[in-house]
Amino acid sequence: MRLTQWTDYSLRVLMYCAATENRPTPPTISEIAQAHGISRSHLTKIAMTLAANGWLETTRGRGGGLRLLKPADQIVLGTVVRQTETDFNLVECFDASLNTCRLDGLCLLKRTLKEAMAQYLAVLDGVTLADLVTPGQPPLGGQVISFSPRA
Amino acid sequence: MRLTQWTDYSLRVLMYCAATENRPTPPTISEIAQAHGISRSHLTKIAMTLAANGWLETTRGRGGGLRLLKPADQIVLGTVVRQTETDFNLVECFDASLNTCRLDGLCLLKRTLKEAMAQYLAVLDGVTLADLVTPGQPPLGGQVISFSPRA
DNA sequence: ACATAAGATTCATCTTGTGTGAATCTTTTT
DNA sequence: AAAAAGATTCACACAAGATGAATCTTATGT
Repeated sequence: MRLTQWTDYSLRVLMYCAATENRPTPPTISEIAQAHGISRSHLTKIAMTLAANGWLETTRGRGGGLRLLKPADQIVLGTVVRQTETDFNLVECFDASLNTCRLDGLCLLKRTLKEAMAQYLAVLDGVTLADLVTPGQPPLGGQVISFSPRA
Repeated sequence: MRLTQWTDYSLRVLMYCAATENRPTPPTISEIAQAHGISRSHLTKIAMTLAANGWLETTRGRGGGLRLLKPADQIVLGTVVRQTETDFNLVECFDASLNTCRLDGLCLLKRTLKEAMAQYLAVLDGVTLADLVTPGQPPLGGQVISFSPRA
């Protein structure tokens, strides 16, 4: 139960770009790779995917690098995570006997897990890149999340 | 981003036991394994772990099997999942530069992901085994979950 | 006692997602 | 040209998770 490192790196690349938006030259893959202590090759693929998904533009040659295509406050974490992360699918329901399954074929367990995941993503939908890199009011502090767990 | 099959099976074993509580003889590992189409050996380990964690009692010999140690409506999904699932930990924060990290050393990204996970588990904390196996009002329907995602 | 039905234990292996990086090619700027 | 960047291809490492065969132990029934 965890995000893949791929997703983690993806977010960090975006954060890095967001944090260096006002620099004269954009950050390069090598630079970010070095900052994070991982291989350039590896980070390249992540950057490529981000570019393919429309988050970044990449420019080759000297002075090139990575730049966000949208303002940081319009990049919502949930959207990114939904893209980078695979396998949100839950395991299939096996026995249709034992009335653990409903008529509509949607197991209650499955429904519950689905709902839980929805809540997970809802939190990420409430935070943008800008929230993460802008020192200021904490992104989660302002939100009122009410939920009443069973006593 | 998914639960392990181990967790999934664990929940289903518990559900199976809950659904057959009024039977004269308790369900056996072999029976559940067959119902789910997985190997007896494998399910045995899952049942063993559940027993070790105090959810089930196991009785050997003819007429033996698995029985819940607590009423189904006192078995909260969140508690089970927290036990069976490992690796709730998030990846470490790398660069302490780039003011993406706060003074308290708690990266905003990390905090956000932590909060998201908390909300995930909160949903599971609101559902019991009994909710899953008792045909009746849907477990999630009654709960009011208010959350205001960013516009 | 013996056979049988159950859980308990041990061992080995398979599979797959994820992570890793070397090497090389292409494009752009100086 | 040379250098700095991204782009592409290839191969492999590695650990978690999943799987199942085989065997041992314990309890029940006849």
